[in-house]
Amino acid sequence: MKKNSIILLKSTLGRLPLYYCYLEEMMKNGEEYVSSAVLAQSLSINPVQVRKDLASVSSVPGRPKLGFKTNQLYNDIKSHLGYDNYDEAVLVGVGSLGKVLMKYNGFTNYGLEIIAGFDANPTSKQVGGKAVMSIDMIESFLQRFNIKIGIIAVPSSEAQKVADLLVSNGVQAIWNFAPATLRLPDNVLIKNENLAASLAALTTELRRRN
Amino acid sequence: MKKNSIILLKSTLGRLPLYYCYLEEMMKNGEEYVSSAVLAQSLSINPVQVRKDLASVSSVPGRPKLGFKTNQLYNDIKSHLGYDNYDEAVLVGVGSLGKVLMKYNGFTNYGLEIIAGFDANPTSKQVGGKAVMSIDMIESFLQRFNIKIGIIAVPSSEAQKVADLLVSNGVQAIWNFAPATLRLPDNVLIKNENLAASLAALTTELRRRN
DNA sequence: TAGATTGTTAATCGATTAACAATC
DNA sequence: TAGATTGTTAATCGATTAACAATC
Repeated sequence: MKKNSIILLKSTLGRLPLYYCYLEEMMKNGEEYVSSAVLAQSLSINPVQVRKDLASVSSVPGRPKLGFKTNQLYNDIKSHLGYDNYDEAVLVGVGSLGKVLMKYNGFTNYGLEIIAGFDANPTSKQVGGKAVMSIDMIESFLQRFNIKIGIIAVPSSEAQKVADLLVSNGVQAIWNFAPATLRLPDNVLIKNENLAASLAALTTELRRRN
Repeated sequence: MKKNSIILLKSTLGRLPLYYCYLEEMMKNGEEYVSSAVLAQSLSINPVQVRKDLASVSSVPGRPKLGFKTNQLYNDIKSHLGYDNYDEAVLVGVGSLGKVLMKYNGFTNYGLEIIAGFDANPTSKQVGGKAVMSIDMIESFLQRFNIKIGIIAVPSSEAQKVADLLVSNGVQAIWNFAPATLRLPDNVLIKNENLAASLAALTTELRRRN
């Protein structure tokens, strides 16, 4: 409640999802209180930094000797990250990766839902309980439901075309799994998910250590 | 050749894969030279930063008026990131996500290969041309092939058990797709791939803008 | 009360950006 | 040569860490 509208540091914003995810587990384990020290230790973050981060998001200050109420803190972070409002996304490219994403049920806790899939040649009418439609239907769908988020899981060769189609129908943020650099207007947000690069970063770090 | 052993800034190391990926495309398009300005523009990075990054990795300095030779620069980055040496990984949990990863052929350019999959109940002998074996075989396999990298794509409830199994057989780095916080010795590297959090970060940024 | 834990102010550190000289 | 581009040095900025006071 208190300082919900304060602008957070970018770095803090990047760490909040880590706390959120960890707190979720603690709640499952029935832990009523959590201290900054425990979070710091578990997530390998400097304790002072954790305290600063928590101080900037918690509506109720932490209590010396006890720490923070787990579910209180969880909800504070949730609201700061906007996970308590729902956002709807569409997915294009219902291949094997697309299907995994449509079936994935972890999005709910993050205020997200993939509401439909589109494909040039739909092989099934439904995946994960959500409709799969022909790509021909996407324009009217995006406009009718005012969709702002698109997920691209098509082959690289199709990615730019799909991106253009999404953007010209009002999509403002794109999560791209195709290993292609998309050219988009500056006002469109893009996040490239390069799985190979992601794994490679881990091995680079491993080598650096050895 | 020149300064291959110089230690790079962490921030530079984080940007190299972006350059690498973009240069790969430029090579496909037959672009012989690339300037720092083009890279900066395309990737939305400050031009001075790009020049600094490139200066710290390029074996041959960029030429005023021309820029860098695309394939020369590509190879320099490749060697700095260690993508020219192969690393082998195993994957545990050959479900729908696991299969996608085993079939994914983008790892090659990043010096990586998933050499086998393991599952408690293998439903196929082979996926993406790689053997799928029973989890019972993993201990001897890891030791025999001296595997350092493990990928976890099992349900959350199994993730810790699998992680322990990997680590106790010599694995030093884990790429974890299960939404669980794993407890591991400090010397083991872990990268959590939380797809929901990843997409949520995009929407958080989108909201911040609006 | 004593001790643990929070929260804040100041110091340090690293990364980014600006200005400019060097080069083809 | 003139102009474009690189590469470096210095200034700014932001984030992390250290020190410490406040609180239950």
